[in-house]
Amino acid sequence: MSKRNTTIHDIARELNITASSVSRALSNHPRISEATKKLVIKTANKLNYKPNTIAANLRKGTGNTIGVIIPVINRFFFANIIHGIESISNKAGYNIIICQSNESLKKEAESIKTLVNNRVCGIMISVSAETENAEHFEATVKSEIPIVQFDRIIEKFNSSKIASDDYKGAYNEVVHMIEQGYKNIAHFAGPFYLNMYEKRFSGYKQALIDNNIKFDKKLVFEGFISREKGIEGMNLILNQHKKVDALFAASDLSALGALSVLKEKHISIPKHFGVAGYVNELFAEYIDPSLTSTEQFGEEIGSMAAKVMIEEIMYRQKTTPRTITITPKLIKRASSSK
Amino acid sequence: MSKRNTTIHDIARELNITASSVSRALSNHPRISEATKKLVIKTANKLNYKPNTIAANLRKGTGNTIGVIIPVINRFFFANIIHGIESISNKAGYNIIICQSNESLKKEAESIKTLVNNRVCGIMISVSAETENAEHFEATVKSEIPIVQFDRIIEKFNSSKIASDDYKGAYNEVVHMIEQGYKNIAHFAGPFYLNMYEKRFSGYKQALIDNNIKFDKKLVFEGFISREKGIEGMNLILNQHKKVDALFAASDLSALGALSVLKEKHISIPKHFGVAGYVNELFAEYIDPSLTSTEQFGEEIGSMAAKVMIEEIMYRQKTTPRTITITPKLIKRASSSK
DNA sequence: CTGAAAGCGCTAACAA
DNA sequence: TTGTTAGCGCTTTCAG
Repeated sequence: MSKRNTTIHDIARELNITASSVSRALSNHPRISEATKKLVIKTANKLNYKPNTIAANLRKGTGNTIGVIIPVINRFFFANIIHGIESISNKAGYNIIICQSNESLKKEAESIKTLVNNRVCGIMISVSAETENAEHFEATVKSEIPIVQFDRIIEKFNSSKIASDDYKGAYNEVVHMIEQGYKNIAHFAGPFYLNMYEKRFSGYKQALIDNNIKFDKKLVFEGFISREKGIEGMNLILNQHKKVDALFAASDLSALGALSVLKEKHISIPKHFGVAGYVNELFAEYIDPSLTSTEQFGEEIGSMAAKVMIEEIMYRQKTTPRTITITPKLIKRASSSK
Repeated sequence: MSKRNTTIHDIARELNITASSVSRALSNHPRISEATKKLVIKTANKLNYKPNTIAANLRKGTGNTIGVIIPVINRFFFANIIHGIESISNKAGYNIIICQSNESLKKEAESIKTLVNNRVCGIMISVSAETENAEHFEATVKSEIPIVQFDRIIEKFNSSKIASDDYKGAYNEVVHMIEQGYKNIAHFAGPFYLNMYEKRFSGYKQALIDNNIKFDKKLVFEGFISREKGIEGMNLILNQHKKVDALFAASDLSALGALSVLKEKHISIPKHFGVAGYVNELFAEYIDPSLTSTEQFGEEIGSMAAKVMIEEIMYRQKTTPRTITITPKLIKRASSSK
């Protein structure tokens, strides 16, 4: 077995023609005779020729791979986004390189650097929880590599942005609960340094205000997104805020924790206490009672972001950053439907 | 803004030295003076130089990216595997390109081709449901690109293989049920053309035999892995096989369907009927009753596969294909624990 | 329609 | 320690 892949020159030599002719034949150039084209293709197969895409790209000054940076891949929401990104990119002829930041700013910055050095033709990013500004994006700006942000976004950085409308999603969910007759709705919020939790909170608050329900700061529990925190929070509510008759949790997991407490204490759901989560994790549909939640359409966020990315790659100069919000959908289930 | 990235030559020109000196300075070559090294690095920063990794790789005849092909990314098990692969690869300095076959042999073959053309230094693959042989792997063989198979494997193809031990996992789960006192255990199997379902079935069968329980072919339902099929199958069992007192499902989803039927008919679980699934989906822990299942350690499969891949890349000639099985773990929960 | 020649950005002998 | 030269595999002017 030869150590070396067969090249265009090998084919040329075999046929006593030049590399340029072979190149033309292989890339369906108009200025080439059918005869030699046939011949070239035949011997290419014979010699088991595999075009070297990256050499071609180097020469052409183009590329066919998109870099994607996400906090972590094995969370259902992100996996869905990647699925959307890959599907669209693949259809358009792009490969995707995936990097995980693991919620570390340092790793995120390193990933940007290696992607730039590998001359990806665009970078799609959902920033880590540690990331507060976009200084480390500068490398791409100077290299003129277009960036698209999705889901977790640095607002101040000027780029296209694709995200779920957390404000509206939360707003609708809380309105739904009010319509079901709940009067005192508590909120398990995420950490407010993550934009999306701030927005879900705002939606919650505004829904109350718009329906003449007094907003009570004491009923907002920041940083309650894990199952354990949900249990803790629900106990707090039952002990210290007896009037509360419903919960809007910014995460399905904390809603799940709350549900378990309510069931344990034999408080009937949804009759005496309503619960709703957010994100629509797989289990929301399967637990008992099934959990009202909000579907964010991760796959659609991914495919939309990829479409924008590809456009920016193709028409870089003429393109101006866009902000697209994907409207989430309220999924009404047993936990909140009287 | 310049259309062109700054290169080694730009730095050289600026400093009135040659490109090779710059190259040496940048790559910490021993034969270069500290003075010029400092100077080079300084002006590199000044000119905002970004090394072109792929040009370097082309020249060196090496690469730093690994191709990964999976059926689909937004399934928890696969997402976990990818997570493991990315973590290990990244640590070792490799990027990963991800392709989804979407269970299509055609797309799988195309992906292999583009990965080969992009001169990845190795390919990791979990084959599509349509894939029955490894003819389309040939391209890589001839190009001497090492392959590692994981999870869904073509046995006949000679390569390293990393997978979960489905036989043992199923065996242990069924033994557990027998120990709990169940005597007539039915089995919802997956389609047998997928190797892993065949193995889970074998494990089930052998566990019965080893415990002097007569194996009854009629209690095996092939292709029952969806939730709907689980409901259908459970109804069949209750109507036609009254003696059956337990179910080993090869998928958590069909187990879930079965559970819902049992609950609806007020058959007490686990007292009068035991249920166990497989895969340990996220919801298994959260539903009521919680579902006994088997954890496959996707992340570990991924990281192990990546380690093997990287070794094969580094010591290609001297390496001989390995087969590694990751031992799954029985997770006993309420649905089967009397 | 085909060939000759140059070069994408980098590295690595070989010389000096 | 630095420079010269060649070339990784490909495309693309410019001639012919």
